Amino acid sequence: MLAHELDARKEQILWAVIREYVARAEPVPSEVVFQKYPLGVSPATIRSGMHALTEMGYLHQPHTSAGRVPTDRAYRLYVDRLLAAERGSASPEGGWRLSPAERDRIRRRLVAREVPEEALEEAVQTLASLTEYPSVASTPRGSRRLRHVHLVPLAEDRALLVLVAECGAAEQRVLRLERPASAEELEEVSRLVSRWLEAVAGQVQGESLERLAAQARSHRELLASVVAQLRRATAARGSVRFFVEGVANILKQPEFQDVRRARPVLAALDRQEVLRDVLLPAPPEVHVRIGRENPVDDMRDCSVVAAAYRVGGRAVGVVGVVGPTRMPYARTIALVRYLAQTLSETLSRAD
Amino acid sequence: MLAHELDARKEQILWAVIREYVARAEPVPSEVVFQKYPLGVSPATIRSGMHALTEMGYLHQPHTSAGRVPTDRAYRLYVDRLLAAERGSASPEGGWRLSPAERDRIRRRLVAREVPEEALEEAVQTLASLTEYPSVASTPRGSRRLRHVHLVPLAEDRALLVLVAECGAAEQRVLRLERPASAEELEEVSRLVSRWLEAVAGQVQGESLERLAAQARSHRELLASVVAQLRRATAARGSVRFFVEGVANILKQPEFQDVRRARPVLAALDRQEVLRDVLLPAPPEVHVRIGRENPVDDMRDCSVVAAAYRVGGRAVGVVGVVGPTRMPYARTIALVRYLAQTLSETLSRAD
DNA sequence: ACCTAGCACTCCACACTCGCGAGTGCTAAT
DNA sequence: ATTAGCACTCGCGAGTGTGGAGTGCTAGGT
Repeated sequence: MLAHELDARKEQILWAVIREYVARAEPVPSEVVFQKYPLGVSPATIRSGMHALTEMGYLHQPHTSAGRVPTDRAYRLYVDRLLAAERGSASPEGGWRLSPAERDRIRRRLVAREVPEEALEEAVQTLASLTEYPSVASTPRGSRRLRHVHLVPLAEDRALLVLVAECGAAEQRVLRLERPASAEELEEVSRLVSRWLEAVAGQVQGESLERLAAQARSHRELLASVVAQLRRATAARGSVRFFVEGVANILKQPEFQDVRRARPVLAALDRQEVLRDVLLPAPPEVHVRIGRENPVDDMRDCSVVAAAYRVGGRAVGVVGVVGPTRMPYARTIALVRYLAQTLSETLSRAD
Repeated sequence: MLAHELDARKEQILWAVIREYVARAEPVPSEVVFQKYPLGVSPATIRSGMHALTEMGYLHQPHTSAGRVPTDRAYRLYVDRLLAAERGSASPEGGWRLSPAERDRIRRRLVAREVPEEALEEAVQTLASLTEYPSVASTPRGSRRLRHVHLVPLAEDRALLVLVAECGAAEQRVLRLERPASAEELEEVSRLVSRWLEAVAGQVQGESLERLAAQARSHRELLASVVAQLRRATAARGSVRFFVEGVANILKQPEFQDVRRARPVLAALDRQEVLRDVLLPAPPEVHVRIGRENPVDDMRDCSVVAAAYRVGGRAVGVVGVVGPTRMPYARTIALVRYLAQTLSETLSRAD
């Protein structure tokens, strides 16, 4: 049942069936493999191999007189080989590279985006248009570090607290003031907090926050509510959001022509908490979840290809695509990986 | 062909067919109208009325032995009556009110949201869950007025320009510095710009910008790039974005069980520029676009119900839903209108 | 021992027919 | 003007038959 039980020929047949099925989206008969892939054996022999592969759980036969369809397990093996190949072994695809034109296109679309939200938006759009799959990116997970804090007067009893995180993402919180504060007062508190922020090198944490709150003399209440909001913001920054683009793309896929199949997937893509389960936590390298490997049952007919992006070397978020399990993995992996890498560069440059 | 050509009975029949069809999603036969709606006449008479309505273009008959389906024109008449009814005339539905429980639910979900983005996000989520249709909201169109500007040092050659608009929405732009600027310098320019902002009452416009740029003494280049970014930001703020939620809901509707019908709609909802055409410009009151009334052909099987929301009395954005033309208009209109109103209050309160 | 040609077998996909039921439109009676 | 009655049309689902696709097996060849 294990991978090494496959002899060379069975592997060849399996790769052929996978490639054909990815292209045709219909069960692959032995005859087609025979004609398109020079295995040097007759259809009958191919059939016997396919039979064996079926018994081993790598292929599925919808009905007696139908060709074969790869199973999740087949794709898993294939992807494992693909990834191993990049580290030296022989690859089922002989290695897959993006064309310079495509690399260039990706770079160009991302290069000018320095505000993280814009870069992410652009990234998912690019990915969606290149892969023709729904694409997703998570907002950078809080580098809890803050770069800057500023208070802006809003109304008599309200002020806006603008927070700028290390990665450049800005966030706003509204502060209710127990008693009206003058613009000067807000300005002064801003300076106070900024100085403290420098002192603690942006680390907003329990103890240092205490010290900030204690440090108050004249502006006790104001500082207290700033501290409270900082605390809340730091906690909330754990809660990532997701950018999603191109969900309608999934309806182009033949396997999702039936609305009953498509709807669970689209509904899942609408729900932030599901995206969280599906995309996070992601190992830093590109990773692939095939069919039932997904932790969410509604995604059992989908594969997710995702990769972490980094800011200043730290993996802070994820970009990826959601497509049918029948997917050109080599290309998709290359695209997602390159996009994640480019995005990392873009975001890190803003630092 | 005009509305007043419909005598009282034909109207009754038409309202009956519409109500039934909204509920059943299947062609409505005369027998059903007879049994459920006490018109005081026999099925045969109802049939003759339906026949007339069909010739007038208010009903459609899919095939000879089928019941009737309302046309866009029928819905249009119905909605016009509905809206007129609120100004006093007799209504086809006898007026439609949200239950206090629902009003309360809407209020509760919006009341605590003071940052515009959060409020809008919450608004579309609420609308999507109450209507079970895809829901959309536009970001507030630039009140071009700015409340606050601040420069934050990012790196040697970069600074972050944080803009806070009157409505409380914050925006960031990255500034490339031709030569490194100290934190103090940035601080000073921030003050300079803030003072100018107060002087012009937040109006970022051509001539006053010139004056700001001219006013530069020591920080000529820095101010120049700030002005450039302000100009760009002011222009860009004309470009609204849209929050979209619940797109998968459309697949619950029987008329969108066929992917070929559903896909154009979902694709349209994915495209910001299409949303712009469909939702903007919106008259300040709630408005309804039925089927082919939509300016986008992909939406010909949909109706859009939208209403403007206001900040400080000015209509600055739009919330609405996209559903099938077969829609409980009275309820949907009431929901959208109430939500827009509540949203307006929430956003205005932050002022 | 492995491969392959040939063939019987299975099962789907498609087309076709048929009859039923639904719902209408017409007509003649009130 | 309304209505009961009825003939008519049409869609739909069930049932049937056929062609073809693709397999699995087997016997013979290397």
